[in-house]
Amino acid sequence: MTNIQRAKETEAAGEGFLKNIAIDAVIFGFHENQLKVLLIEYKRTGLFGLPGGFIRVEEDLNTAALRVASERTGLTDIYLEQFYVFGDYSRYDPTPFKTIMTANGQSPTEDHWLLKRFLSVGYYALVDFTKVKLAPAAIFDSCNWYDLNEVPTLIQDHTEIIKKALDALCLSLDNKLTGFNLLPRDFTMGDLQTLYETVLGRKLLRPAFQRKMLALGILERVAKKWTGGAHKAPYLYRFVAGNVTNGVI
Amino acid sequence: MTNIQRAKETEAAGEGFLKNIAIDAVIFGFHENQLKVLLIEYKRTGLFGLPGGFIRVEEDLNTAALRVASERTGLTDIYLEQFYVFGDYSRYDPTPFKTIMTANGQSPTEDHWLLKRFLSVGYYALVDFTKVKLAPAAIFDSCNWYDLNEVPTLIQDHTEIIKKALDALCLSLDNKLTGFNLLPRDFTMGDLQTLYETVLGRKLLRPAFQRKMLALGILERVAKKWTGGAHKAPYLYRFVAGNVTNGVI
DNA sequence: TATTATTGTAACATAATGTTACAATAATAA
DNA sequence: TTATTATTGTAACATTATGTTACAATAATA
Repeated sequence: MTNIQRAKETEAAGEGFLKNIAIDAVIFGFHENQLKVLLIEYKRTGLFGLPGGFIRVEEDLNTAALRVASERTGLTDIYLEQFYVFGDYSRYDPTPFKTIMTANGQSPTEDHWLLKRFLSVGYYALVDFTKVKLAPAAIFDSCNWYDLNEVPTLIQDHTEIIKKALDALCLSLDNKLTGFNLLPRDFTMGDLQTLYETVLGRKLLRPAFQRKMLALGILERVAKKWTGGAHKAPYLYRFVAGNVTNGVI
Repeated sequence: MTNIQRAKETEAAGEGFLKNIAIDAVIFGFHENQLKVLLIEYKRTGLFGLPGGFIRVEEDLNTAALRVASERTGLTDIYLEQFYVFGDYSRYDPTPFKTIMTANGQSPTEDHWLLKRFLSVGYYALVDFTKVKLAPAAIFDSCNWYDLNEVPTLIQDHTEIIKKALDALCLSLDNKLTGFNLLPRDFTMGDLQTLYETVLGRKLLRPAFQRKMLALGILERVAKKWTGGAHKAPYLYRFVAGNVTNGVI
């Protein structure tokens, strides 16, 4: 038995992970003026859910969250934020995992570690959609982007988790400067405004928005201009962290 | 063996609780214009820490937090807010618990459940100081109010936990109306302002503060007046939840 | 009845935000 | 080349919010 095999067998028994505690990651992306979320489809079950994982016995919680988000997006540098721990007993529902396991030829005993009760630490991630390389379909599942308005029915309380993540993101947009993490390095003021409007779910007035963003003093106007349609070309901007301390203004 | 004895023995083995996950409660009070925090003193050790506890296997996380805060304050209706999960591996430090247990005549084995690694869900509680009836000193520990400026050295990362709770409370004061939970039912505008100033750590201008608070439309002016010193008597106000949805303005 | 300290709020100043308007383009069409 | 079109950048004003000063209105005491 190789070390790798032994490691896998250990993990199959749930050893090597903290008990009763899991991570769920709401990975947001922004593409074609739409807010996207990364979802897992469990093969041969018709079940969908959030990417999740467990914490290794000697691993930092935040590191574990980064690992979970990293595995699916291929990114190593990810803006991640804890937003809530879901710990109601009523959310404990082992049936989806049972379904997923049996659909894959396993017949877990009632006391299988995956069927125990887990609290879940909710993280949301903001990633540059254009940089993400989705993990290829695996044996048990595959992952894909879904428009936030077209999220299928999800296992357990994952729909509620996404809702709460979005609430937290809205607050964060108002208070911090997190929005930029959803955009590529260079973007127009229009891009930024559409992002804000999409996340917040309401229209903003263009002159006020531009004035406010520029007043923050964190946008560098890139000399180059865009080349597009039959109209004045917008400037490109870039986020510069200069005068900001720890994200909070 | 009675059921109670059996229950206690079960808990002594850590059965009946979720593994690897604990709760720490930062219970804030406000008295004589000072922000107080409730701390536990572990007898015969000189150690201090936050009130904490574990989650029963069929208990809601929030219920467990309420239970922890309830046990120490005697209150049943407590404003509680989750603010962060502390999950760094580096915070894992079983020595304080070992000290506490040996000081009380126990000699725990290395793999005693209390000496395992725990993530900790941080909650802060806002309570009406005048209503709290501190739990009487028990065999292992006693609890007391401490001025936030005179917090002793605490076990593990509890000092950092308090700091982060305070940060969260400051944000919450700005965005929500949580401050009232620290005051008795009736209070003067001066009381309210001092509370805000103490928590935020900076002076506020009286006319602007009063105007803003009244504009919120959530303060009912109680007809009665105060009777105090050689000057105009202030009005008493009372918080009315009327036009507020879920605390967020 | 005068004195004192503090309250409640008016009144103004300043800053932030909401709104309208328009000149400045960058592509296309004439 | 020049007009047309759509969109951008921002000025200019309106409105609201906040910061600041000032002062009349007390409630106890002298």
